[in-house]
Amino acid sequence: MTSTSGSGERILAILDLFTADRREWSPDAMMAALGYSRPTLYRYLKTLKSAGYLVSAPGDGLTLGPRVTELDFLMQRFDPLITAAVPFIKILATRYPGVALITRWYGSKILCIASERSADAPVSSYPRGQPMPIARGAISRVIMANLSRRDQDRLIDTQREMLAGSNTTADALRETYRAVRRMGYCTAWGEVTPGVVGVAGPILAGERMPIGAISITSAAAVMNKTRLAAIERDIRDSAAAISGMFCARGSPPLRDLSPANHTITDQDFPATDQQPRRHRS
Amino acid sequence: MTSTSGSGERILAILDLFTADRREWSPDAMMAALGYSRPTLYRYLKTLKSAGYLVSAPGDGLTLGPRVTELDFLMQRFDPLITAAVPFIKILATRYPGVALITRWYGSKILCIASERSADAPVSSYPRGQPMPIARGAISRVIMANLSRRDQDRLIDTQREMLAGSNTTADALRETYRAVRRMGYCTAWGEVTPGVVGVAGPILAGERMPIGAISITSAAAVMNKTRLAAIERDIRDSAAAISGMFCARGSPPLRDLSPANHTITDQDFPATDQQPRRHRS
DNA sequence: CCGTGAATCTCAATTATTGGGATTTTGATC
DNA sequence: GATCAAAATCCCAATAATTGAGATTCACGG
Repeated sequence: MTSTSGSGERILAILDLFTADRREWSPDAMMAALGYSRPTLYRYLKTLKSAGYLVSAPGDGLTLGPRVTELDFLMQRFDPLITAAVPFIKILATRYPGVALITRWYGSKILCIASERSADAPVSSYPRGQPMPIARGAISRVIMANLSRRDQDRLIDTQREMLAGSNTTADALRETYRAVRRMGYCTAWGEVTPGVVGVAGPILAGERMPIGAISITSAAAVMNKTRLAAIERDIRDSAAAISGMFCARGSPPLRDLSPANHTITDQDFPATDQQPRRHRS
Repeated sequence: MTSTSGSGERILAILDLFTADRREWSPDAMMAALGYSRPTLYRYLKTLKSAGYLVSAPGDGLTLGPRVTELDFLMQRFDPLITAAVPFIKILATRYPGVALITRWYGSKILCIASERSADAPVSSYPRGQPMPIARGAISRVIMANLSRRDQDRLIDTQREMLAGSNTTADALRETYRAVRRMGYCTAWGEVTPGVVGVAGPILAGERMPIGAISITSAAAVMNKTRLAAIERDIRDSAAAISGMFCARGSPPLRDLSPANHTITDQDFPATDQQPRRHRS
């Protein structure tokens, strides 16, 4: 809470101005929005522009620049979560109709970082980079359910209004989360998009350390009890398997969800090219 | 050249550490590489991590974080160059075998920001975000050719070793560039990848202000004189049309490449949702 | 339970950042 | 080409914010 590196944060704050609603800013608007003096702002802008994070748009005004893309490219190719989990969503997408996602939890947002859709899935816009609500849906709930008590409470508090549904008490929510945590997956009907059912499983880097989720969303119309049960099993097993790759190699196997009767077969567990981390530098 | 905002640059320098060769850094390695003191580095890291630009990887070590993806998503959806140019590469990809690219020029790099490949094109890796050499190939040359004299000289000087081919003189290069500029496109055989022919056209925001290029690369095997001529015409016309959308509405029509006999038909010129810029704030 | 290394905190010194105002540069208009 | 307004940069003294050495706490594994 203390100890800031103000100048750096002030520079990054400039990038935060750019949102889906406002993707072009003039220096003057920035000054007004951020309260920086003119020379200071221009100094910052010079830094960001010469690094490629911003480019000046035709008229006057600035837009996010190509460096952003370059960094994302690096991340996309090497993010261990992506390399670990993509094979699983590929399998899921071939087995079930719908869209399989990998999401990351970050700050208090959930962000889609990769997706696969089955052949018969409706064409959805390329969702990588799309932020999702922390307050609703199966993904949200498996993340919340696996947070440390402290973080959970903090988020419950922050998001109370929006948490599904707003008429439940904090205690009732906590009870739900406990159940979700025990199950190892969560199913939600039409919470984010009506007529769509989502199943999600948590990806954990350790007990109570969720880093993301694996999930699949299908049209409720094509869902039936048997299929749903199969999906839930696969999601839970996939989530457990992926989590296994992220746990420090000493720690206990999380919860013993690693199933005897898993439907994701052994050969589906990809041999990641991810080197096991040693501990000293 | 003067006037820096040191602290900000020092933070951004951390992100520059991450490259294709080294996508994970430990704090100690960073200290060694950048020469920051421990508390300072940790302060910076805290800033970057809490903003989501970095995340801590399983062992110890840090990786690029999801904020990068989020920003790229914004950019991808709203980059005026992408929205303006994607329809054109779609057309190109249906008309000719190969891969059509939109690239942006940035600092002294060229970066691919969008691509379309024709049905029969070899499966290439998703190239968005991929940096390309400034020194070789058709894209490089159309950019270089349209730079201001000053920038051109600077780059010729910087990159002299690698500029195709290293045995040509600066004057010969300049002569080539002059020709390329007059033509409005450039064709290169196998300079980047052997057996592949590339045709590129410049995207200009004004006379001598290249911001990127549109290009198509095909296997030399499937190329013949007639087809190449058609591609060159289409590339040149597309480039001119896209450039038209980026020129301040007062300025002269660049060079009159806007052709009478263009093969990209009128209806191919998309009605961009890009608002014409007015001039006062 | 203790020990090792990682991360954070304290706080005084000083350095680097800031911003008002002047100045230059850009680029549009006549 | 000359003129003018707006945008961007420069100058420099004041000062507020950043820095880093060392102490301290935290996280974790044996």
